[in-house]
Amino acid sequence: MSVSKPSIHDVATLANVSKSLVSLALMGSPKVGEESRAKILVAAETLGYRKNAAARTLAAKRSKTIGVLVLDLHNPVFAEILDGVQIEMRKNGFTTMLVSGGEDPVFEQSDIETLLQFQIEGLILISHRLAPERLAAIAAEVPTVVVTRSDIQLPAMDTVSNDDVAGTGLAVDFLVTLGHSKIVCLSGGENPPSNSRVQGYLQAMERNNLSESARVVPGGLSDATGYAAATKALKLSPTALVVANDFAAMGAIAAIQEAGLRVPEDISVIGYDGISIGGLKNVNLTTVSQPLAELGTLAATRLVERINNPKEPAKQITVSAQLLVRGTTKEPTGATELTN
Amino acid sequence: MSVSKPSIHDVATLANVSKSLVSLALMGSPKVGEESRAKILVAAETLGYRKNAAARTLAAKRSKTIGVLVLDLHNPVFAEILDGVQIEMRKNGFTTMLVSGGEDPVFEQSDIETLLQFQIEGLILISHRLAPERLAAIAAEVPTVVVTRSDIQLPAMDTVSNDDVAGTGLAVDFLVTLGHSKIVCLSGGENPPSNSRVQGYLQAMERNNLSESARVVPGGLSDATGYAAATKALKLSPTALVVANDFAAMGAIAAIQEAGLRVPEDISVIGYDGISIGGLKNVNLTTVSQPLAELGTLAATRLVERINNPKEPAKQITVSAQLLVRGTTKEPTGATELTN
DNA sequence: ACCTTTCGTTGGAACGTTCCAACAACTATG
DNA sequence: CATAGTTGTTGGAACGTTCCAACGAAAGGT
Repeated sequence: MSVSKPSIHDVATLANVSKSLVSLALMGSPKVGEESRAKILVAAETLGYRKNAAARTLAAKRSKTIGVLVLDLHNPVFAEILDGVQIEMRKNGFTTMLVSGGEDPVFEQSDIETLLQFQIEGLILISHRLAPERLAAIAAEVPTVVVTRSDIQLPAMDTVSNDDVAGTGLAVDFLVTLGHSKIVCLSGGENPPSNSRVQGYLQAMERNNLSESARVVPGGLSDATGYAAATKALKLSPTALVVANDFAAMGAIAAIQEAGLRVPEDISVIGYDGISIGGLKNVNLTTVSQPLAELGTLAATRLVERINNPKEPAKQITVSAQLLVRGTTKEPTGATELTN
Repeated sequence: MSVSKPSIHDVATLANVSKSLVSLALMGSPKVGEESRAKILVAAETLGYRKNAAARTLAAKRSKTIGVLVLDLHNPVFAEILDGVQIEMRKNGFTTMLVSGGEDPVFEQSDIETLLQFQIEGLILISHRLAPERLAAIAAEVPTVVVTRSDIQLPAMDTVSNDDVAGTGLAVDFLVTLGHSKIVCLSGGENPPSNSRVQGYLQAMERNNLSESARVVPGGLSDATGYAAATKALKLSPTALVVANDFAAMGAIAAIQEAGLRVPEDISVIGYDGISIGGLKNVNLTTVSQPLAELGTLAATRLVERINNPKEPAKQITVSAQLLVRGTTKEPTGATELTN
């Protein structure tokens, strides 16, 4: 009776069988006899035995673990994607190891390094901060799925994202239907999803014959940058704002209100992402909503497929976003609503 | 030249030294000669060698990894605590393994089990959902620090939390100073932190000789439950609401506005936690702010101490919260402000 | 009665590290 | 000049699993 944690060997001696049989039984092998299995289970229980994942990984040469790197845990978008990932991975018997890099982009690299040291079998990147060449290097080492960016296509890497171009188009089309024409876009800065959203805005404006009145004001993805961008945008006297994401949209609304104007009576605002905060009663933001949990589920399913079948070619999966009309949009004052 | 991942042995042969020396060098031992060290580093680099954490854990009998269980990744409170934890753990050379249990409380148990299988050396619980007897069982297996609950004291478990009683007192005292007396409390439901906050409210009301007008309306910790509770509370015609947390406070504000009243002109509202969303320009919530990152840092430091010195007795650490006066509080209309 | 299969079980060899006792080759000490 | 340290290095034994080839016993086929 050792003082340290019980090993498979201790269970074996207590159950009067070999350690191999204990291993087999605990893995749920059908080749184990009924009585032996029962004895082993009892012995394991009484000893409080727990598998050593490190030893397991080493011996089996696979960890049954995948890694997830998220850009920023503070942004609820990522938490919701993560939900989908976790659920799907649990179903498939994988453990999910989560790291967040956070503030400093330097950590992001060392975090991935850590994950690889833990012998992860696959990696999900929910971050658009990594350079394509770094991505290529990572994908060469381990099956990788990237979520929320569709700008890159690498042979060994899957991507799962929503169609930002089409999504932003939805927002613009809706505003046009309401009768808006002075629609200004607040960009989200220089990153792949934001660029696509600006593209979507421009294309939609053109499609609606509003190219000449299209205006893009550079902004960011935070409350503060949305506020700043909106302040500038107000000089263009728009009747509607299409904003890069929900946080920035909330900042924009604050700027509008501080300027003595009302949302949506004077200016309509549409965000992007569909974070749950936007649904809070006193926010009530109209937005283009991504199926976040679904993005996570898809990424996870895809990764499991790739792990089980490494030679499978990479796929680019796109899901469509959906316009969620809430309280920050309205036909422009004085305008006659257009019939469809 | 094996096709699979290079091992320490491959590095050794390339550098013409023994595997033991490679191990020593890679661990940064000072006993390694300069030239050998250089050779080894070069060899490791050219092979793209990476340590196998599983083997390391097994051989060294310690994983240099700690586990963190968080109640709900969607609540930014937890993300901010986590920041503190991560930073501190990185400093101390520990890897942080994060699991989130999420929706289903059943998973919480299995997640802890998983963490233990990975041979974590310590555990931080940012969750108030576990029963005291479960906590005791866990603390018996691994050094454990619990964050955000101060209701339990177990010999083998540290706790780090803010003083909910004093914090809520701050809110009440401030409202009294402004001239309020019809102050209603919206509780956060049946959980340790919420109970303490209600206690704090009641004590503060008594301290200010307002016991007879103290009223607690049962609520919850979400936007929706705050909305519902506020709707009921309005029948008591309060001039101020002290709410269990920021989300519920935001729900309460929505309810007040829908009833045709203004915040703060007609009713003041104070939340609790100090989540960053409360600082968004168009929310601007007065709140009792916990030093969240600090809670995380303290928990991490404490855990490292316990790991390095297992016989150290458990401590209960309390940090004080701070009133963050923003835009949802004001003296009641018509009232003369009291002088201090 | 003999060979073949199936079933349940076994010991031992991995897996890639760290740790330890041992050991050469020097350097310093008396 | 012998002895004692010091410095750098080494092989081998752990660590707790999984995997594999092998095996005895019971069952089935002829």
